[in-house]
Amino acid sequence: MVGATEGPAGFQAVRETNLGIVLRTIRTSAPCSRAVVAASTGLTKATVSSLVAELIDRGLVCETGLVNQRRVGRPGMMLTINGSTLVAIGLEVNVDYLALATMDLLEREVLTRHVAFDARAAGPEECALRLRDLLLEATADPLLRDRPLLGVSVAVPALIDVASGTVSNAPNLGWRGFPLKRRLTDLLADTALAGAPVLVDNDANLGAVAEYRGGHLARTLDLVYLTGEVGIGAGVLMNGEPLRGASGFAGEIGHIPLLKDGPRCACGQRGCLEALAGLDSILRRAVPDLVPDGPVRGSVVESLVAETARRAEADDPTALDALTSAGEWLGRAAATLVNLLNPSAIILGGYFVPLSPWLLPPCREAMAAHSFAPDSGNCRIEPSTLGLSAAARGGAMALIDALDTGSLPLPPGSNAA
Amino acid sequence: MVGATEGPAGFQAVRETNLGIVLRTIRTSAPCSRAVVAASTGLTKATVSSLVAELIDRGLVCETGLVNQRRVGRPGMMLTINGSTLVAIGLEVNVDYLALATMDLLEREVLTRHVAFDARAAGPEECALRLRDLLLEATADPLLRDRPLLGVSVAVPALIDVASGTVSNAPNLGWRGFPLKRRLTDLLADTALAGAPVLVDNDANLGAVAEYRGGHLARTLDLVYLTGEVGIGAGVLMNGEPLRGASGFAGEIGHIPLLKDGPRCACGQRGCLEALAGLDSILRRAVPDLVPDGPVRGSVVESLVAETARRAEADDPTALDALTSAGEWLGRAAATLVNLLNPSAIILGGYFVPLSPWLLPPCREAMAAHSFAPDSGNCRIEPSTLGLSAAARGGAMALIDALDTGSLPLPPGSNAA
DNA sequence: ATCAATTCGTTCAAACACAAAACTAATGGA
DNA sequence: TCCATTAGTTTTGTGTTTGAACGAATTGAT
Repeated sequence: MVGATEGPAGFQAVRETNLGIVLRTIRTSAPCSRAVVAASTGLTKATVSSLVAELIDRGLVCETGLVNQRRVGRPGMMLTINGSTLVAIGLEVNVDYLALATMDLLEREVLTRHVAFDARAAGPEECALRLRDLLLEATADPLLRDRPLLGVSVAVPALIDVASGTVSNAPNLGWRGFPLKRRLTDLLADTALAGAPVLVDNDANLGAVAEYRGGHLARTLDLVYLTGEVGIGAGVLMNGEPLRGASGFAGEIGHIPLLKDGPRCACGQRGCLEALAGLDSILRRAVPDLVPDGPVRGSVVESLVAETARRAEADDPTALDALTSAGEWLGRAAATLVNLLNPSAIILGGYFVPLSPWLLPPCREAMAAHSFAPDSGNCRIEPSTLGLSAAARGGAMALIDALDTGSLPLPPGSNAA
Repeated sequence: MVGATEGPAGFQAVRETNLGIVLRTIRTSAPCSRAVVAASTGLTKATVSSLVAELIDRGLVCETGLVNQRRVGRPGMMLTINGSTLVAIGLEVNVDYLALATMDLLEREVLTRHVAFDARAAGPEECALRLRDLLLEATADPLLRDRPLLGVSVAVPALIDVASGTVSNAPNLGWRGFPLKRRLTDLLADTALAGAPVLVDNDANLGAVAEYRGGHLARTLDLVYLTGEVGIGAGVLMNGEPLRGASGFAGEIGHIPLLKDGPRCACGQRGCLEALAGLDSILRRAVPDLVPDGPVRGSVVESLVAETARRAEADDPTALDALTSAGEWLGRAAATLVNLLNPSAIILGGYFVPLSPWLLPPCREAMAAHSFAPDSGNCRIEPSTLGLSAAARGGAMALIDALDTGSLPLPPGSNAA
């Protein structure tokens, strides 16, 4: 069974919904008074007062001392999201590193960590232990000490069963069927973090969330985030919601067939996008003299990408050819996305970002040429501006977002102590 | 503005939600007592009694005289969806016909009409008038006389702005920017149908709804319906909701690029799915001696499709080759769907159905070969069993479905007269 | 036949949340 | 000073779910 039936609506459902609505309104309208919230939500002033009081009590909202300057009348007490108490932590597991990002409710980064870690060699159990240590170390930091925790999210480049928090299959990590959420919850049970909600999700999905909330195309409801890591994955947000598919396999854009009888892909097929525009394919063609025989992995990748960019900058024809070709295939894949999903933005992440000056022009051209809708349905395609560990930050943001919808296991009832 | 913000929750919101939940429970649990509804929804017996009373009052539910046969205890009064009052009407505009389907709340067909009509030659205004006549004629029929109307839906092979009910662009009809919903509402204003809710949507989307509710794969939450009409369109249901994209262009699968430098498509590009597996392409290759020079249209299509099937049946190599090739390209497109969306079923509709015995085997093979997920993520691909005017019926079903979610402008408060 | 047990559905008071309106508070301007 | 205006709280009312108690209808045992 997939779709958990929404339970019946009762009192608390109404209350929670409205708490979420007020919270979202306060967030988007920056500093604003109760009266403004009432006017823009349609709720009465009385109800808003009650809801705001509860939000303040929970540490989500606070009154600034400031007042507004209307023409006449009593000035309103301005409200803001309380950025100084609750925090959300996003973790990210990738092939060669672990990352941690902590954000307050204003989505300011409070603390970040980035440590080298060979997740493939270590295996999932060792990785879970390491994640726990990262968490304990971070929460012991003076910046986080005694601040209540909204939750912990973990981004993994894998197929995830989100409901149970299980890593079904992570080809690049060599993991299969590991119950990460349960394991992490157990490991935290004896610590100060006991009881914190844990959310496990796909890295591309969380990257898309990060773009949705923090990128320069923020608040675009229908967007696709393409990860340019060892593989190419797509995180799809439709109407602000992640698209998962029947069994969580959605977004495997790396293996859509683009060229009949094309080059062989690691997946065994021919002519996949990944075989035509994946990192491995680009590097092999762009800097053939430097690429070893086996699969390209680890920190070597970073330097090879840098070298590719350097040569392209110097107008090296081999490098330029490779990038132009990859960009064109990427554009054909983007056109497929446009035709099928009609997103308003496609964002290139990961290693595509440093290469985007050369990838994007042919990519845009191919996308426009193969889109059915005029002007590609107004879809923009641009490099991400978020940098590395976007997925970790996206995870933290997803936790904060969940407050708006009131769908999160209530935030800790942390009354002012 | 796209996403209308959900309003704040109030009393009526709760009430409507719960009415919808009870209605859905009664529908799915066939004849069942109030006690069973209470147990399976989590609502109190008292609440269920109140909700059921309202549903009965509105003519949506009725008590059968029958009672259940438990071991001991007072027998329960069985409830059923009331199939004898409310009806929903689905209209369908296609290139060469208009269709009307009427269904009661049990989703039984009450009345259907299918009339030849050249929508391209007639133009949208003439078509709207014809639709009104169809409606008036149908509602005057003894079968529908005096039965309250849930609403009217119109399926159009076009890009639709669902919110306003406007036909943005219908290439095959030659329509652009026609406010069909408004026009139809105005035309009905002086009639007995005044005030009936009108819903306009894409034919592929409504075809998908029809499959979702009535096909042999019914209740599959994530499915794709492929229309094999003059063009190839995809209606995508993800988690039971239609996927529309940022501007309603989603599902234009007919023009995804599959073959670099392939045959030229009517859209101006090369190697689109439609150019490789569209009806025109199939017929030109399968029965080259019969196809005229210009575009193939109208009732000729039907006979050519029949002739193709006949020759394939007789092992004519030309016809078989054409179908095998088309099936293979269809399979590559299906694999793209599987990789990107991970649906649990893909359903072939329209003229693909009579040709499916020859299309499906190569199609299944290609789909399996190019899917990343093992076993294509358990995605089945099968011909539709619904026959023609599936979109009209899907529209009627969509109206009935909307009752469940409580999101429809309340059903007429038709108390028993 | 009678009575206990069981299950169904309704009734009634209570709790809860929002709605509407009156009221207090604070400020600007005449 | 007084009034108009806007902000926020208090009060009262309404609608809906909740929970317990009650009456109703049937089975099965005495």
